[in-house]
Amino acid sequence: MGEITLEDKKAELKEKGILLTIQRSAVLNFLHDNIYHPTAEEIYQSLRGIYPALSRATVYNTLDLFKQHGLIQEVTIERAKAHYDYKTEPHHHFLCHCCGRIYDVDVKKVPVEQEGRLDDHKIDEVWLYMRGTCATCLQERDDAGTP
Amino acid sequence: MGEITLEDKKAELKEKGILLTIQRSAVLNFLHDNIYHPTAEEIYQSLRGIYPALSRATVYNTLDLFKQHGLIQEVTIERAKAHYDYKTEPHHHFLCHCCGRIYDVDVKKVPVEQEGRLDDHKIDEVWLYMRGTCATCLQERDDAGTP
DNA sequence: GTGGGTGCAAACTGTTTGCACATCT
DNA sequence: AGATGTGCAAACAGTTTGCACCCAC
Repeated sequence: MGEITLEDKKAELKEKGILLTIQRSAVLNFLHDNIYHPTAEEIYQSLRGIYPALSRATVYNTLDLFKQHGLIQEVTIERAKAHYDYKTEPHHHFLCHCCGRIYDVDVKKVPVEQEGRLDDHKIDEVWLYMRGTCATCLQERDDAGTP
Repeated sequence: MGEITLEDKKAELKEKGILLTIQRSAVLNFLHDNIYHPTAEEIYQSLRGIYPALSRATVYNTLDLFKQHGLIQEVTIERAKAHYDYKTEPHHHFLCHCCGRIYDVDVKKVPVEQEGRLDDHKIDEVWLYMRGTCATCLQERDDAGTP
């Protein structure tokens, strides 16, 4: 239902003649299972437990490959660190200053017209990034504030 | 008219007891005069011509200080590199893939409600980043395409 | 003279690259 | 065998940090 399945994505790779190696499969599975927008380093650290020989370069290569083919998207809500998102359907992102978590925001809640032209520039991508304090952190702060 | 002047910003520093050194003044003037969203390195390279003893650390310190006090804003439309924006009034940004230029986009052209709450998260900042090909690059491409 | 500001160099983080080895067909 | 993918280590870019020196109050 709208969501592109893991099998769809794997099939797409096969179709394009791209080998689905153990490492690539592991990265894609990881992103599918961990939709909290992990960084390359987090992916590497987690998978290293299962595949001790895995190298950072392979993780970076793989993420690049998937991004090139539109299987995943790179979220640059934090400067310096890239986060990776299994979900490629249009949506927005919210970063909590407090806990660092990144939340998805439904595109219907902040309808930004993704028009093709603006000021005569051709628009290919539109990214809406929000930052603040997330509901969980606000709650924790409240709990701590009422002794 | 809406625009905060250089003098306003300098007065604000003075008010807060922050010394307006030669270096700080140079950085603020540079951002005022070069509204194309320069990077720290670009600022450093340009000012080094005038102040050969200037150090990168001072440029970074100064940019941080100004950002802390809301005199400028950091634009993170490119991963890895921070751009700095003299204009702190709400507006959006467009990055041209082709020439790397960053354009301001009037907030009225893409009205994004900067509401205080969304999904129970407290929203402090809203950034809309667009990427594509700018009018100038499209024009140049057209000109080249019609021999 | 003292406290904030500056400059230098080294450290650090995230990412990229070059190259030898391994793997799949 | 040939092409493609992997792992390692070194390189790289942008930024941050520690510390000695300097200068304005």
